[in-house]
Formats: sequence, structure tokens, C-alpha cells
Amino acid sequence: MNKKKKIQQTDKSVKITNPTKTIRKSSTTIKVKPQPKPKSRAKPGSSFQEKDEILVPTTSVSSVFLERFPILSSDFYQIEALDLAPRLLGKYLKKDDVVLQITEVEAYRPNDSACHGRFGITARTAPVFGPGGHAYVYLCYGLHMMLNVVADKEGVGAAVLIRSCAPVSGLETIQQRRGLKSEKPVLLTGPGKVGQALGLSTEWSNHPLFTPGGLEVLDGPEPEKIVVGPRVGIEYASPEHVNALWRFAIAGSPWISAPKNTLRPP
DNA sequence: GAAAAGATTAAA
DNA sequence: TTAATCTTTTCC
Repeated sequence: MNKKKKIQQTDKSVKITNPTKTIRKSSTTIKVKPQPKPKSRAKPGSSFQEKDEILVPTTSVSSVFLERFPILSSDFYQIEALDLAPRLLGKYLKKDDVVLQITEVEAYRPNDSACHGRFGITARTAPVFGPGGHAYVYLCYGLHMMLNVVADKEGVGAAVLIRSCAPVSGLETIQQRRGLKSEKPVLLTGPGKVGQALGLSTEWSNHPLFTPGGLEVLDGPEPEKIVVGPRVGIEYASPEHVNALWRFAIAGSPWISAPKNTLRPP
């Protein structure tokens, strides 16, 4: 059917109600939350009290990464999502004392019937249309925080979903946030798990990833081989976009979400 | 103003 | 296979 005509990117007639933009800043010191209940997530808006936190000096682990893998600049992201997605593989996500290596991603693009930007600019999706290099975090199924990296230039509605990561440091914090004492792929294979491990809420949406503090993306080793496949969980989209091979993963990595049997060499 | 659906996960 | 859980978007 003809469902493809309204997907055009909207003009300025759309009103943009400003999303809640309380960008939380965290210092370079490592924060350890003593409160032990990873089950009930803290309600957005009530950031955990500063006084309840135990501040620990930055460890050598972070210094090593900052030295060898510097934070990526804004320029890195100003390309189309299909190019940015595979380039994000192997890069590092850093927040608090947690460092994750990106192992699986999906590209979402303009004129893409699976992209959140398909309805134009809204309060939720405004960051997607902003300049590349910012986070787009949204609540999925009322439960899961999904982290995207906004791609391309301002005005273009494109982003890359982070589907899976491998743990690099901060394993205890990851396990505590996940409520799971495992080192196996079940810990971080899935977009909801990544968001939970990083301690994200929708307040982190639109957070710049190219400036020090809070959530950052650091440079990392380029993977030797990459596999591609159709994106996951978008059955509502048009066949053309359901079948598009816009899912990318590091070949051979165990840190990849299901289904794995749809991934092939490009 | 009401209702359906969702870029998922964990447990039965 | 299904419940959990709630915001966003659409429909009347």
C-alpha cells in the first residue's frame, strides 16, 4: 500500500515542545552507589543524592583508555548512519567507572519506515534530528532504556542503536545495575541491557558524547571482520526496510544479541 | 480523551 | 509463550 509518502522529513511547521533537558553532569571521579537495590529503578528526575555517593579517585584503568583511546570528536559523527554504524564497532562507551566496547549496532535513517524520525520532529525524537554525536535515549515497552548515537548533520533524522557491548571495566557496577552476577554474554547482549548497565534514563537523551563528562564515546580498535544482517524487532516496517541489511556486528564475538543466525559476511 | 503499539527482557 | 510496564502517537 501507499504508506511511503508521509515519511518525508518534516518542514519547520512542526512545533517542537522542548524535551526535558536536565543534562546530568558527572565529574571525572568515579562514583560508587552504596544503595544496593538494582531492581526498582530510580525515578527519572530524582538524581541520586550527591551526599550518598562515595567518591573514589580515578583509577589507572581510565587513564590508560584516555591515553590510548581519546574521546571522539564531533566530526566523527557527521556522516550518514549507514556509514557511522559499522565505524562505531570496537569503540568504547564510558560512564562512571563503566567502560563497554560496542559489538553490535543498527542504523536508522531518513525515509526509513522503522526509524523513530518517521513521524517528524517530536519532543521525544528531537535529538535524532539534531547534529550527530549526541545520545538519543528512549523508553521501550515502558521498561527499557535504549541508547542511540545520533548520526549525520543537523536536520537529518538518523541514529545508530547500540544493541550489544562487551564489558571492559567496571564489571561490579555493571553486575549491580543489571542485578546479575554473570560475566557471560547474557550480561550485555541486547539494547535494554546496555542501557541498564550504563545506568541511563531518558534524561540522558541529547547528551553530547564528544565532550568529557558523563557519557562519552572513546576511540577504539577497528574490528578485523564485520557481519551484517536485517534489523531486529521492526516487523511493523515496510518489507524494504525490514529486509535491509542495516544491522552490524563484530564477526566472531560472543557479545551479540539474538538472533545470530541472520548475520552474514557483507 | 481513549486506545493501541512498541528498535525488549526474563521467566514459565 | 507470555507478562511486565508506560510513553508516544493516532484515532474518534
